[in-house]
Amino acid sequence: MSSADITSNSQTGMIPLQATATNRELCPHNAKISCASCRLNKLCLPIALDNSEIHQLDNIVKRNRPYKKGDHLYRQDDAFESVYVVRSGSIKSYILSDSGKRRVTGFFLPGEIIGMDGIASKIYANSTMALEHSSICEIPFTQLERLSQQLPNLQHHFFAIMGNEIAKDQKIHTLLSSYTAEQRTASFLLGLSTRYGRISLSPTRFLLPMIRIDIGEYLGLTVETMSRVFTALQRKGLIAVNNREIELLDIEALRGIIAAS
Amino acid sequence: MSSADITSNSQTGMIPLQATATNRELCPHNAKISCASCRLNKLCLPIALDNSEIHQLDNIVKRNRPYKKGDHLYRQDDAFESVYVVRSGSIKSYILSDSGKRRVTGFFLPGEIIGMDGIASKIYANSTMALEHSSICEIPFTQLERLSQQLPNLQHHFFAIMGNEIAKDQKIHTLLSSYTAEQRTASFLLGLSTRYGRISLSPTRFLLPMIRIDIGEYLGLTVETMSRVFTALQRKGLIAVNNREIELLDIEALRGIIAAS
DNA sequence: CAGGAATGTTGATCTGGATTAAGATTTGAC
DNA sequence: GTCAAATCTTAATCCAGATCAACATTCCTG
Repeated sequence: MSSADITSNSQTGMIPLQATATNRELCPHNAKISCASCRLNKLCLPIALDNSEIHQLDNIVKRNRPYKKGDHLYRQDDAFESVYVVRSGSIKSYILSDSGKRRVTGFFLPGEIIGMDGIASKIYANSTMALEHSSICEIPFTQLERLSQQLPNLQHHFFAIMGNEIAKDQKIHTLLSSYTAEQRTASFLLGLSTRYGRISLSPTRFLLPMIRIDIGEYLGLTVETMSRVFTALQRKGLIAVNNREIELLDIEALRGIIAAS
Repeated sequence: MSSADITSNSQTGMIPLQATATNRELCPHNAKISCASCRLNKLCLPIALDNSEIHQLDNIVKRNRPYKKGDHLYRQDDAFESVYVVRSGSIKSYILSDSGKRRVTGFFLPGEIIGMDGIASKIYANSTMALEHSSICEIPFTQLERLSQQLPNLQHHFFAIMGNEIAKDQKIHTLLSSYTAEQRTASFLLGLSTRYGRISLSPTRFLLPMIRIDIGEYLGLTVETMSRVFTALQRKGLIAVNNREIELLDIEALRGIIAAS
């Protein structure tokens, strides 16, 4: 690689992603921001609320200082206190099984809610860790329940959020129980694409916030297989990969891979 | 097999299960029963409610006539109206993917709640079918929400039920993404054991309400593999299998299989 | 209760992805 | 800027479970 294109990929000719909008730019790590003025309020809990209701929600939201990469929001078996919403950055959740195996159970992007697995048992079933510098809103659950009792819209919306999580988990169940490595990966990338699109980032060009090992642990595949699949999809011209940079070149073909046989 | 032991398994010497308490006996298909007098009211929604609250819940519960084996409660893509609680019998839920693959997403025993996957999108993501003659309570969701608004205990409990579903689905995610066929099967059997125990049936001796194909589609395995694993576990003396009859002979060893490496 | 369909079992073979191994590249700390 | 650790890639081999095939058993239905 010559010094002239030191930041671009000479094989794919990809322009470095730094030049485009990023997660960071969209959501500055500004702890002072209120729900009413948050850019995510069309995605997050406020979506169903009117102004006075948003104000009440605002009063129970704790805006802690940003988490650094590798920081934990909470750990498996901690007492359940709060659910969390990603304001900027990204989070992974993972479980350590009895046998010591580590499995990633989810990735969370801005606007997405973390910690609902602890609601029933009052103990978190997962650990959750920041994948990069991230701002998080904390919502003490007891207060959220109390407020839901007063605001039918909030209760309704929170039921919907939990229902959505259940439907999503069932889709993953299907994915893991019968899809090939390539199909799982295509599905994972298309899922990220949709989620980035929702927060007004490019749905075809994004930076993976997680390492290959994490993706593998999420999809039930080894790192080596992840690497091979990325290479294969690139060779077929469906994606361009440069390290953590991903470009989806042929979304229809990716959908076709998932639908196959 | 001689005519003398026509109903027992000459290899395992198992006494036929018909002689023990069954699902049917526990929960007669009596449509007249109220939540207050239902044997499941320590498991189901009433658990958190006082007498007057149970009465209000009772008023919104529809007790349809029993479903015959193979009947659908609802089908994938139907408009979401209600959640359902199994009173007696058993239900499976399944998804048909774009590619035509059928995957079982869950099994539901008495006291368990069905249909929460439709809450967010207002469309059921699964089809649900009775595995045997089953009685089901239907709870129109709009009315359940309205009542939850009035009864904090009910709201709290329903949040807990949904949280439990989320935690359970994540466990399955872990199971499917890294466990062997034998580990998945052991985990499945121990899970059933716990659930039968909860409804006061034997946790070590029960009748599988589903066929091998269904178990395989749930665990991401083929029928042939299911059959081989059952045979292997039987040979090791951990279980006794006679068609749909299962006896868990060594629960600790089954736990050990799951924990291994 | 007879006969066909559905379900379950067992064996032989094949294969996708794991495992093992060895480098290459990137990242982060000093 | 340098160096060690972390991450990623590629290749060779292996194996758990899929697939293919044949048959046994159980369940329905008339």
